[in-house]
Amino acid sequence: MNKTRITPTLHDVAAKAGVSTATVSRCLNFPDRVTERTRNKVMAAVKVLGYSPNFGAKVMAARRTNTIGAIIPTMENAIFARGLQAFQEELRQHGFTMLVASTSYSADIEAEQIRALVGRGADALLLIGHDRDPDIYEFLETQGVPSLVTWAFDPNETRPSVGFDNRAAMQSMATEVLRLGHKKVALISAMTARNDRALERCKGIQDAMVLAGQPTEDLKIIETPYGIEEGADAFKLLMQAPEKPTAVFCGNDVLAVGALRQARDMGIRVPDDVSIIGFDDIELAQIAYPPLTTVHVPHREMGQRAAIALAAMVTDGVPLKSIELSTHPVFRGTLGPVCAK
Amino acid sequence: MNKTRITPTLHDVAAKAGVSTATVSRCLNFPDRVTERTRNKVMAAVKVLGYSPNFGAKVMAARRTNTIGAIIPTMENAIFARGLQAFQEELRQHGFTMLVASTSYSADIEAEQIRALVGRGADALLLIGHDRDPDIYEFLETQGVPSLVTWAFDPNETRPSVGFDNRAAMQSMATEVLRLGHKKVALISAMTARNDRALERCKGIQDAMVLAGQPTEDLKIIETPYGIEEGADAFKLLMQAPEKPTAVFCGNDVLAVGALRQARDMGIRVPDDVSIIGFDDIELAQIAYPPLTTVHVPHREMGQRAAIALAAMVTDGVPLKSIELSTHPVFRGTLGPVCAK
DNA sequence: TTTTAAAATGCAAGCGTTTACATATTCGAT
DNA sequence: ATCGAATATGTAAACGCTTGCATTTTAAAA
Repeated sequence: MNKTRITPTLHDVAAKAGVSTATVSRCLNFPDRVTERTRNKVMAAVKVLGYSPNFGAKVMAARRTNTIGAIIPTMENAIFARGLQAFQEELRQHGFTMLVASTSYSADIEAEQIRALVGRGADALLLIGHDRDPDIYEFLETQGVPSLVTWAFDPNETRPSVGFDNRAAMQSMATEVLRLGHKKVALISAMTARNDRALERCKGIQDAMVLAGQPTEDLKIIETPYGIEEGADAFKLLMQAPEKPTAVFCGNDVLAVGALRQARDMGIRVPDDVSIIGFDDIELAQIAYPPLTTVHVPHREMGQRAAIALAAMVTDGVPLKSIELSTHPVFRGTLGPVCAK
Repeated sequence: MNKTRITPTLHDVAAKAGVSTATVSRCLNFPDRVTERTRNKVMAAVKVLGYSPNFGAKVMAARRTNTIGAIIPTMENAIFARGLQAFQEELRQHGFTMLVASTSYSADIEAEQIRALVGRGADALLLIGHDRDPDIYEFLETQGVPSLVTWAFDPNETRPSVGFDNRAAMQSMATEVLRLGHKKVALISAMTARNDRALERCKGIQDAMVLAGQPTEDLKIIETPYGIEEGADAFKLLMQAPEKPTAVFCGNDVLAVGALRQARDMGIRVPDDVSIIGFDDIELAQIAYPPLTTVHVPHREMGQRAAIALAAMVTDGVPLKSIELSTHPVFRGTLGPVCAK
């Protein structure tokens, strides 16, 4: 019997150690269910043979992959990076591996990626935002794959999420801005189709306006895809209009930073001529000049909490519960009072 | 026979369609090896049952995971994000999924992550930089997992890489800087232990100095971990010394941007009092104020080429070949001539 | 010692695919 | 119609592991 096998299997280890495959398996997975003597023998064999378990076989037999998928709009910009990094680190502590896929902000690609990750046996999924085709949720349901939404917390949603209330967060910032006397305000928003986060942020501003007794029609909105350049272009458009705003909200820091650059290029002083407000408080915000006034989001905590919840769910069946995280406006250099020209 | 199975299997589909499992399998994997009639029947059954193949079983039977692992120092900052995004997008085109793991710049964690990814059945690995414990390469070898190094291209290395020559890239930038008359130069470097990229960049500056007839001892070096704050701190140290440099190189843009912020905080004018030079040309570089002079690296192309090479290797056994990408200095606002105080 | 419960180990049945190989079907040429 | 080659389909054996259950060993109690 000339075994020309390349990589050793459980069998080989078992044979070498003079025990059964079951024992080797237990020894590897539940070391304390095995005598020390046996364990030593087995471990020695494992070492000698250079054995390492076959993932596929393991998955199939255990019906678990210990993999959790995360589907984000993009890795390219910093917005999700920090939260994701924390998510991964925490997951790792619990013995899980993270699988990331990105959608480039396309609902279709997202659906595809979700299927792909489920197909790869992800034990659970981390999703950004609530708003997606019901079919997707149904699919997840029938496949028995639990999912957790993050980057959003909506009191009205039943589905579990670990995140923050985008609307309330933006409202509290907007309230401060309006208090400074800004009447002509604009918003450079991310695309709101299938993006509840963007939509909620927009509503938050309107909420604040209503509260301040200002007609919401005064809010001029430009929707644009994600990116620094896009933010710059939108800002240009805004400032070329006859009625220039005195404060420009941006759906996120990346857009804001683009707007800021454009202001510089156009010779518009910030915050003297116009205030610019971001959202997220990513590193960019502090580096920008002037440093960006923005809404701070606890990205790392969010990632970490999501990981803990998901791990508990998969490992011990602990049902997913929603967790609301708090945000707060941080005032830096780009926000100022309205100044009479 | 009351099948209370949650998810349908190949068997169920086969039964429903009235064919064998083999046919279903072929139908799914090689649609053209099956009659149209049969295919329709099968596809219908697949649809009705909501079948989706079991990853583990597939892996085990096919001995391939179609997964390629990428191990990077960190996701948190933008340096690797762009390249990784491109890597993933390209991989996807070829039917592969990317698995990311991050090491927090720790060699130990890297080793662990490599083992973890191999354990999960990664068909190949993407690694950053050449410099790591030979044991790791040996491990990869015995496991038969091909690996490709990126973010570096070293003419002296035999292992395949898709990247750029860090040393030459930095040298060409340094040459320009020296030409501007800078004599007192400093470098805020990333930690060079097990980081050939950092080390090579450092050497590149020294090369330029030698060529310019300047003693390399004139280069004052501070090594610091990765981060904006770290860059700021290092810069502070440098500028508090009796002999202040007139030009400060930074191992990467993140450090540079930290230095830049610190300069602003200290009231040091850039580039009038001191020039600051980055490396990578990430988005941050354009947003910084003044915009950062830095070395442009074709991150997206790098990720893309790496993906293509790896996919070809795994799919068709095309041996990995090294590819050198070119970089170039980009001059923006933070570099100026030495100015007599 | 003997008895008994608990702990350790072994046995063997899956887990859901893929893929040689065997068998059946189709179709064009005779 | 008949035959053969080509094409389509079916059969069944892996693939390497986990785990419920049966069996053996160990250790504590009597």
